[in-house]
Amino acid sequence: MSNMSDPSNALSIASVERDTGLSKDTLRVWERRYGFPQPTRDTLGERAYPLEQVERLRLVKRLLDAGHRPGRIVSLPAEELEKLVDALAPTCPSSTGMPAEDLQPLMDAVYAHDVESLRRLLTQRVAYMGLGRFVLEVVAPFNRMVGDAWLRGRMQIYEEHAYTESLQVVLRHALHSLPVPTSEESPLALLSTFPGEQHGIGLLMAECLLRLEGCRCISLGVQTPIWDMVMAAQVHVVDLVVLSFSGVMNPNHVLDGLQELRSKLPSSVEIWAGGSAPVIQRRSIEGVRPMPELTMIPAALADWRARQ
Amino acid sequence: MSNMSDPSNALSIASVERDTGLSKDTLRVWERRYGFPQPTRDTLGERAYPLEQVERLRLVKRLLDAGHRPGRIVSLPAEELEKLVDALAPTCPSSTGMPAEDLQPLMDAVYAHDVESLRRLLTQRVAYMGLGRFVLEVVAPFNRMVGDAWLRGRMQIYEEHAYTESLQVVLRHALHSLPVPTSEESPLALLSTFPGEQHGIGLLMAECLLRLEGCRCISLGVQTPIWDMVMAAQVHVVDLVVLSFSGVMNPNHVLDGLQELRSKLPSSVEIWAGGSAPVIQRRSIEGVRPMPELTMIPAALADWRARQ
DNA sequence: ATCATCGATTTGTCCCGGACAATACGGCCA
DNA sequence: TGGCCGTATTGTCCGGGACAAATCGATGAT
Repeated sequence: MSNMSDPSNALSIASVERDTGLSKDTLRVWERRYGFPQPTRDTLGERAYPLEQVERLRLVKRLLDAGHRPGRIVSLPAEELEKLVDALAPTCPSSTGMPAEDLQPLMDAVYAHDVESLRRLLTQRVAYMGLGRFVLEVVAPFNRMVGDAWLRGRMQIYEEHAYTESLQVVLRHALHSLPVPTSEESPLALLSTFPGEQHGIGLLMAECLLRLEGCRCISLGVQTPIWDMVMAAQVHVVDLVVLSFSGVMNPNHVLDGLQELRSKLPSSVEIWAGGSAPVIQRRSIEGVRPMPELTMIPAALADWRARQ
Repeated sequence: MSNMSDPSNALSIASVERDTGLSKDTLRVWERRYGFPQPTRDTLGERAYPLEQVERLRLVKRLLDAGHRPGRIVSLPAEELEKLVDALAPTCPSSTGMPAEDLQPLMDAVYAHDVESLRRLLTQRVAYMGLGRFVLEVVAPFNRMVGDAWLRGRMQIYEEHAYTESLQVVLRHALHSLPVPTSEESPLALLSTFPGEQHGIGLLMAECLLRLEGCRCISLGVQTPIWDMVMAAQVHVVDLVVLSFSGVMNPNHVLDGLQELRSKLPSSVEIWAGGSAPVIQRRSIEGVRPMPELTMIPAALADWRARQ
């Protein structure tokens, strides 16, 4: 049993797993192979991780997510890790989207923890530029900025969560006030993410754009088992299955899942795979339409209609 | 590596851990001690759990949560488990709540996969009875019905997801149209769930009730690391931290997490722990207010105000 | 008959080292 | 420069041993 979050200042291996997302197995094997982390032991002989090491583990995790390799960085001292995080390249040129200075007020509100201002700013922009342009030109680039800031440790997880929640409120409200699409000539889409993928904002953005184009949408929220997607697609007789992937998903799981889904779905049902996960673009899967940019959705829909 | 959601119909030990909430260690030790589960092995020699066994594991988990002991039930055949579940005292007197026949139309809509009807029915009821009574007398008992139907295999995951999504739309819209509370004499609450807990509906229900009572709420959505909750509570200077737990969370993790959170939060900040997880009631934690029923929220708020 | 006590049993988690497939790297060749 | 292949890297799984904490249940006292 030996639970324990030692109030003093050392965490059990289970707590560290919870806080860092690194599995117990990984923590032990890193210790064996790279000599870090090197937790002290409690009276019971069980690992007790000092807070300092847990924070260093968080840095390592960030660099890992950014593409670094464990063997090169796990044994590095904290200072070196900081440098590497600073030296991280900006994620992408962010082709479309407003210049950074236009998004600065939003970023300021996030940093100021002013949830109400943030929500008001977002709502204003929706009203001003319309939902479609808002999603493409504000939300998409701002999400990249937020992700980047988090990666570099300039933004805390709770700040990102607060932003995500505010955005969700605004998007859902906008979605709710959209007229119910007619089913004429437009496809019926099923939206969800794979198990393990808990990021639902991309899905919501896609739903906005699809609905704006007159497409009927059935969203199952996040983390639907593949077999359930197949059943849902059958009973609702959908034309598309739209999936969203963030960078945190294991690329293998994505590939395997897409192939499995493709093989179990009738070929009349299209699969659109979008999101910021690089796998989508790197590997192409037979019968799965990659959608690396949200801007492609209107064109893809027009294409679908043309083919009917 | 050997990822895998085996296309045939067997799950890896990691998938079962995710789906049932039973740790890998526990699954292996049960197999060794009780002879169940008894997964087949893939070509690699790794455990592959048939769907049937996973469902049986879910029944066991439910009975465990209800107070049964592993040694007595793990090796029992599925039929016996069903009987025990049937014999289970109704989860709670469910004091308030509509008689089942009033909820039947909702259940019918779920089974008919008629998302639009479902949403319309929910919206109607909100308008008819008000948000507060709707949450307490419709949503709470209906969630229990849905959870029960899912547990017994009478409802598919995708059906539950579709219902959850519809409910979320309705609740968020109702929340959005509520007046912004004044900060006079009412606490500021921070809402979230622990890492691993992905069920956000309970949180949304709590937010509805709190907002109705004039309480200002900052929701971080689901799965906020404990340390981030502490930071968020500090920068927002909140009075309460409100947490929601569903039955899938590991009881020990819940306990550890609550103790850790309590030790890191100033004692002036209260912690309210609610949800359907039985741990909340069974074990009381120093400085954490158990909230097994949503109905307790108004009284708890009145109590808070009285103490100020 | 009810309650407290205390040993015996149950139970979840941790430990360890080994193993292995999938992947990414890095050097080689064209 | 670009493609190919052997090699090193890496996360997850296995199995069995161990142990503290929780729980049970029998005994004895009120």
